[in-house]
Amino acid sequence: MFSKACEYGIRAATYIALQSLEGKRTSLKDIAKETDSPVAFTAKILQQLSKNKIVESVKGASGGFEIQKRNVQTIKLSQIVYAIDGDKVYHGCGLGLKECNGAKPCPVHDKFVGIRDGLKNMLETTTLLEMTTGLEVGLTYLKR
Amino acid sequence: MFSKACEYGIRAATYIALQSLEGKRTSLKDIAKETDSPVAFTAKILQQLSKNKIVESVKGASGGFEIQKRNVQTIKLSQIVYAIDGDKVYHGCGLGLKECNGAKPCPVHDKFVGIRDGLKNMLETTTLLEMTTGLEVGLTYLKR
DNA sequence: TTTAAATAGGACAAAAATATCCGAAATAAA
DNA sequence: TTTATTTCGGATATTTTTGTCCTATTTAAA
Ligand code: FES
Ligand code: FES
Repeated sequence: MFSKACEYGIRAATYIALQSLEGKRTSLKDIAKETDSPVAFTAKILQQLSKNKIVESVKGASGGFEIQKRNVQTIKLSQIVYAIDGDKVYHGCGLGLKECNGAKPCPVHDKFVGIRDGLKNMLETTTLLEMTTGLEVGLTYLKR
Repeated sequence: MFSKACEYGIRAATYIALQSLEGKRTSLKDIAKETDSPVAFTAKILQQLSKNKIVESVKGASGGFEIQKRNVQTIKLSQIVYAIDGDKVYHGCGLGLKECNGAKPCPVHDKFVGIRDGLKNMLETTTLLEMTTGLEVGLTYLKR
């Protein structure tokens, strides 16, 4: 569904959001550990998220990553997915035709568009805040 | 969503089904051309589909691929996807946790399962016959 | 001012996915 | 029987994705 990079990105951003809500800035090392992700690869992904203004990075001792509380409420999963995987999730053809086009559809177009739009809608309506709500109380997990 | 191999596989199987309904056996070369797929790679995928009894192959001059008409009606897309991509589409976690588990869910589990099940249901209920119905009359396409 | 801790970013490495090539085997037709 | 056509299957090549390593830079604290 999503690339590994994107999965790590969502998990990392969610963990950063969780910490930020508690007023804590968190380090790459910590993020990788708590999301069970490869450290150096996660670093690359965080650079991308930082460039896309999804997370803020602070260099130097006691530096790390954080997300402004007001942004935790407004950032949607769709922004993270778009920053890492681009728009193929939203516009790609289910059978891999060069372009999805209702005027010249593939045989699964009608059924596929419904599913794709459901996914798109889910990503566009789910905020980072919502992602964190179950985590604090142990209802949901970022690693297994 | 699906791997390239799987996309090619579905397109190829659909084209073979279409030809088989007209009583025609079709060759690799023809399949690759009509589905706009790389010839040699498509050959590999057809071998997989052949081993999984989804298509039948006939060696030698005037050989090629075909699907019994009664099977065109019964084969579901899910069988093709499973033969090529395995079951990750059906059981994988949206955030890449090692296992999707409702008892210890990731933050998107509840929403994701709905989408995943919708996709699963679509694949399990769509037959090859259904895939071909629009093709003959130019309502749907396998290449662009 | 020095040191330690942290991110940034370029270069490199490994693994997986995608794709090609070629000889072997089968088969129908010449 | 020979030839042409076609799939089969192993080896190989290319590209993309995933992942690592190292140095530079920034910053806070000693
Ligand atoms: S054309 Fe294939 S999904 Fe729209
Ligand atoms: S645990 Fe992540 S989708 Fe089920």
